[in-house]
Amino acid sequence: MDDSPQLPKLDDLLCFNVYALHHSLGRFYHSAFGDVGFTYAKFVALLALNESGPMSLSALSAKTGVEANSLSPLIKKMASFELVERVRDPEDERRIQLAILPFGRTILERASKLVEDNWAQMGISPEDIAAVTRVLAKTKCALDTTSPRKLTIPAPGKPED
Amino acid sequence: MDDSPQLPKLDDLLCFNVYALHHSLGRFYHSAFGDVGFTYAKFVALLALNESGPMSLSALSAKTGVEANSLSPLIKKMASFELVERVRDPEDERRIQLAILPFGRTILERASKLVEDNWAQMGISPEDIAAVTRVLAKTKCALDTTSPRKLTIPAPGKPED
DNA sequence: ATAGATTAATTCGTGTACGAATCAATCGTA
DNA sequence: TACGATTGATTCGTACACGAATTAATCTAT
Repeated sequence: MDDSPQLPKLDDLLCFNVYALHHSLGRFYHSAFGDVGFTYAKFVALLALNESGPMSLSALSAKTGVEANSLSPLIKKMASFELVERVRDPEDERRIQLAILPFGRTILERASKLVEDNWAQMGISPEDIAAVTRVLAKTKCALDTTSPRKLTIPAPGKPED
Repeated sequence: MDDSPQLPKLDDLLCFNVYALHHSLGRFYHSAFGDVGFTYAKFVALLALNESGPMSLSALSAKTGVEANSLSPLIKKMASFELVERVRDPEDERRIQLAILPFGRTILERASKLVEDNWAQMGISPEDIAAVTRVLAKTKCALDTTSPRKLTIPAPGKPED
């Protein structure tokens, strides 16, 4: 009898390829940035702040796709390194306003240059990158607006529901 | 004067789109699997073991792209749930042999069905998925065979090197 | 036969990620 | 004016990820 014919091949799964590439990117950027305590997550936060100007922590969360409770400690650490400035909004004291600092911009520019140089050698065409980026963004939107069905499992030894 | 014209736009970066999609996938699969203590990482491990048959932990690491030191505690936990079996290879006692167990195959089949059903509603065409998957795999290979240049930073207040 | 090199897995420490809960501030309604 | 609802940020606990170090087993060269 067939060996679970309906199960997909790992390498054919979009999710798995994103998952595996994300890990490779993590290792790659840790290798590039790790010696100076910099990370890709910090890079993304700086890029977003530099691109769009000062914004609240929740606006940065929306722009980067990272939950606010992950950004809060990350931004605190970045502030302690003088990469960014974080101040309470006097008009609404619930809100933290964030802005990139000159040192942060220096680090961002150096990191961006390094990333650009490294990627120039990868041999991935701009057309491929643009096409893939579009599908990834579309997929993310679809995911973010869908509530998945939940996995249920039978307890070992019990009849399945 | 221009505002850092050479810096890329966040949304145009392949890396950022992979990063952001990976997080959305994490939330999506946690929502689908989290109530029963299952995760996407476990799903990937089961899929790999089911697809390729019994293998060593380092072979599973190579197949999934996850470092062995992450797999070791993960597989131990999966073994404690009777999803997989882990035994020392009598021919080489450095090596752990892994195999999926019947309960693991049950969970895998249910999870795969659920994932397939959920994804059917995403509206991403099989052609798009195939094309994107190819570029992501190619990018991963390029990354894994490249040593990046390292970021260096000037200390605050010191002249740049 | 032995010792050094290499391999496979494990543990430790650290980083990022998120669901849930909590707290303070603001808003809207009665 | 007061109270409940909502919002924004923070903390906590847990999961996964990886570099480095460690341990045990195997291999290779002398």
